[in-house]
Amino acid sequence: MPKKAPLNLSRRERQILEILYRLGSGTAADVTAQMADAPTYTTVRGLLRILENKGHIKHEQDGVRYVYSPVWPKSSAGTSVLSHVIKTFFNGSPSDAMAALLGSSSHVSDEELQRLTRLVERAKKAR
Amino acid sequence: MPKKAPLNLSRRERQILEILYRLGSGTAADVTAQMADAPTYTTVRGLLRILENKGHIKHEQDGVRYVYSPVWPKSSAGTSVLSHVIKTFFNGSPSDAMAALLGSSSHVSDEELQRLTRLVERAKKAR
DNA sequence: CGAATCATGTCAAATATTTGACATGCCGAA
DNA sequence: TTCGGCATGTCAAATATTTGACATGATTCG
Repeated sequence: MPKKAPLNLSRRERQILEILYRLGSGTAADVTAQMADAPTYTTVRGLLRILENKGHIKHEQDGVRYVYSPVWPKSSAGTSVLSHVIKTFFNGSPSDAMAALLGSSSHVSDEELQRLTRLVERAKKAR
Repeated sequence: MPKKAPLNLSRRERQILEILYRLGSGTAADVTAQMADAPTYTTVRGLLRILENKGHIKHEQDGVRYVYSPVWPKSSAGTSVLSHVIKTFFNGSPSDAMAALLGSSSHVSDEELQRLTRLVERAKKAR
């Protein structure tokens, strides 16, 4: 059974869309500033226009300039990407993913752990 | 502060690499079979060779054919991708991500919830 | 032994992406 | 008003990706 085709984004498009998700919204200049390997300003504007044509982002006029933001809400886009990652790398098991995260040297704060406990408890009750 | 440059993978390369992570390993034919929008067999082979040149995958000879597999362990690649996703879509908060996952209609089994509880408990003790 | 089959390797063409030069319009400061 | 700065829009060139035709070698089967 073939897998569903992925979003049809090129490397740069993906990169810029992710930046917009991280920022929430931003101008072409904002986006450029976030790129370590940024092309010219004009180029970034071009890519933003392409992303807009493809329906991934929209813009609002702020005085003289355009402020771009993703069309799809961050949370739902994130959930979708997240479950894709879990399928790809963690055999579809969220707890495998969480284990990797907790196990890695990256620090998960006490507060985060508390929140996780509450979340899992609530999920248990909800079944 | 500009962000670190992302992996330099094209759309197809990414797609194929992900399939290999999902399968663990596979021949060009295996990979082709997993693609909803597959190009020709010859093309897939070409892309596999490119991925190998770039150092993302390797192959072993199995009788007459090549069996490809990722160079980087699934778990570490997954962890890396996962934390990137969490940064991008969940403000760097694992519990935000978990909340999205538990909240979404997707089913998380009782067993998964049990494992999550144990994981969080262990992480708490480890601090 | 051939012939059919299936594998890899090469390579140039087709397509898509990425890029920046240039043109134009708007706004605020001198 | 007039100029400088900064914004957008257009467009064709440069580059990268994607593609499949073709060549070649090994293995299997009749």
